[in-house]
Amino acid sequence: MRVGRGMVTSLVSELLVAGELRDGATVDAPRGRRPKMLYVRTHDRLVIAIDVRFSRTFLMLSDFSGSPITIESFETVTDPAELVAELAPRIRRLLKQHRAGKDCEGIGLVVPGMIDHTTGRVLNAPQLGWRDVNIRDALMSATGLPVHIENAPIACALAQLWLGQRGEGSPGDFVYVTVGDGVGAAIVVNGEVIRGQGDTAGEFGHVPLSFDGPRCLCGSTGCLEAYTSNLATLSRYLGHQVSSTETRALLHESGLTIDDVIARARTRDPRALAALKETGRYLGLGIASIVSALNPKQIFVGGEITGAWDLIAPAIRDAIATRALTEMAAATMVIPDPASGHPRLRGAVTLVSARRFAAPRLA
Amino acid sequence: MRVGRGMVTSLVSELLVAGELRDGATVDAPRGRRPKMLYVRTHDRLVIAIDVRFSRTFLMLSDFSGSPITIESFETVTDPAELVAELAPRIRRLLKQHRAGKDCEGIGLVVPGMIDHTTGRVLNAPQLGWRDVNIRDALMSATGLPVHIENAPIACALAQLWLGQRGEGSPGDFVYVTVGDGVGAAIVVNGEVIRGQGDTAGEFGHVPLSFDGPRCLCGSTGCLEAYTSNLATLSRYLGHQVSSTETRALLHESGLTIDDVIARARTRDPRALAALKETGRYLGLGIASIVSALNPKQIFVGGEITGAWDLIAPAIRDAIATRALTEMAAATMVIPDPASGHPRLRGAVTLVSARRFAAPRLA
DNA sequence: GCATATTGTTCGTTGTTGGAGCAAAATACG
DNA sequence: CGTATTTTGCTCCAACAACGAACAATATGC
Repeated sequence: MRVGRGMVTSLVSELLVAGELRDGATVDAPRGRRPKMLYVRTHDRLVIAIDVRFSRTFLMLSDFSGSPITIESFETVTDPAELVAELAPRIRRLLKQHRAGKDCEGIGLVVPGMIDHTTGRVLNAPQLGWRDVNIRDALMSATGLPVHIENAPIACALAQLWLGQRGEGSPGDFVYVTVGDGVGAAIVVNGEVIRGQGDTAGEFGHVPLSFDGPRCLCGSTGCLEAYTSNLATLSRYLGHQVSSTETRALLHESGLTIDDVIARARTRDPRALAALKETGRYLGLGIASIVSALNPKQIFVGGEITGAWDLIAPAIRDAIATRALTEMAAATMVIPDPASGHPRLRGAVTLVSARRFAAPRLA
Repeated sequence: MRVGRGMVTSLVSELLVAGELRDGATVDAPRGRRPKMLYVRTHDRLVIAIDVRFSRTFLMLSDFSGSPITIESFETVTDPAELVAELAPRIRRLLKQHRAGKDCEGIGLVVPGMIDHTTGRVLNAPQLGWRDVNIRDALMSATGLPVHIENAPIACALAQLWLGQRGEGSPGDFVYVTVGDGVGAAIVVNGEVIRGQGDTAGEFGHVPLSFDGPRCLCGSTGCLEAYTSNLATLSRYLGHQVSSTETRALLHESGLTIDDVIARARTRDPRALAALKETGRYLGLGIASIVSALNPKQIFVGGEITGAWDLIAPAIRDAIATRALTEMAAATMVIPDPASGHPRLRGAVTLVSARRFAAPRLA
């Protein structure tokens, strides 16, 4: 970290006094004095993580390190005021049950849409039908806790940045693509999230694969999202014309989920497999666009679709290979981030926890 | 600059001793002691700027500020060794004619293709048919001068960054799109060019507008470049199927240029006007993708097409508006950078001059 | 001529950091 | 079993950079 050992001493003691670090046990060493471990104080600092999605809303009580304590979910209420009314008592109950002297440091709220980073307002969340909605302040006054709001891809990217595996190369030059009911991305360069002038950077989901293609929820046509969202895959499986707007309500009522399609593909349902592979191909084309535009070191993909990674990875790689401009670009690492690790909820935790460690401009 | 006046004194005197700054005349002030102007030493420091393009290669002798002394051009020789053999004597002659005690600080070489920033090799330049060509070292040993090589969009972006107008808001959050025989882009965030893991970031020219569209020089299909390059506009005007590969040689021999098409559009040639407007529409769609992906503060467009800006601007704005996700995104400033200012040659100068001022990691 | 205003420089003070030196705590080896 | 060696963790001091007060220079206004 470009500081000498002497400097480390004073910095660490400062953090120990501030309570951010804790002394740990001494550890064996092959020779010499045994080193004393240091730990970030995590176990007695609670965080509430909330992930609002198209169909369901997930609620996690977690410690500072992102380790879950409890997870629960309920059907999403799209009206912002009603959603807050549903969330607030659940949060109070969770904290009452698990507090035990521990302190809750805040709420991380993840939303499928663009967020004005300075005011916390939701600019546009097509899946929820929100435009210029200030749910952050509503939840803040309803719970009395600080609330940090972010869109899903950025939250997942922050989770990778702060809680992802360490050590392998430069951490901080990647794109995180979320494939869910919508498709979004977060761009990280030099360890910093690129937000753009109006906080709408990373919307690769609405870059066209084909400008005269199928209509998208955003109102435009041929968006990557219209080809690769879970809704698109589902309607493709059902043999409908690929059009998110029309089949949306139908799917919601039928109760068929992307996980069902993946399960059926694994039991050799040829239509399910074909639908997934086609999604893989389009996703690969979208990723190829990201590679051409930004040439990141690695690309993470999050969402239920990662459960079918072995089935769709060849289609993705093929599509990237057809459009890559150099061999190095074609070899860009594409890494699935399994849904079992709850990346969006971990991202929500990061919104609260990383803010304590990051330089102000990164928070 | 976050330093007190005292500090400025010592920094300035350091630069005066180093010869980077010169004292200027005192200037009138409404009250108080008259301030003494400082100038960057530019007039007696020469730079050779070279712009290699598909059809012609341009050569400019300039001072450190990018002001041209002489400009000449010759037909591009695509063989790298022959090109160096053509360039070296021209450079020697220019320096002999205009030296007069002045010092040449180096050569800036702009190439239409991707550059490995560490080795200076040309990774891939489809227009010239180059793959993994090291023209930098060849020109260095042929002239004995330091040579700095860069692809056209990045060079133009650096020219905007270092020589563009100052004062209006944060300088350093924009995308520069070059529309020439090819289409490329450079991304600048926080005053820094994003190069990507393999130095191929910014290749928006090869992001598809329609993945099953016309074939592109890069080998893929439906690239933005295949719709909006000068070659594409020309073949559209000639009524050919839009396919850069086929019409390329034909156009080269016919001698018809994009400037001719613009001139004809101004004399009310309806086919010329229609071809340009269609290019404008596709360019708008491409810019909309950049806005969705990166949401920059402003987008510069360089190339001959800027000569028809009044004719195509409405088509561009319309296309952006149809795909923008927020009003702020739709209102993104799109600014033409007129070819009369020789942005590519100014960019080549910047490759040499900015290196003397920038922090090492930015150079 | 004096008050005021503004630029440009000097210099003392302050706060940060690198590194030498040292104590602590372990192993290796004769 | 004692001494040398190695490694961690801490203290302290010198070097350095930067802030800002004070001052000199040079103008205008009354």
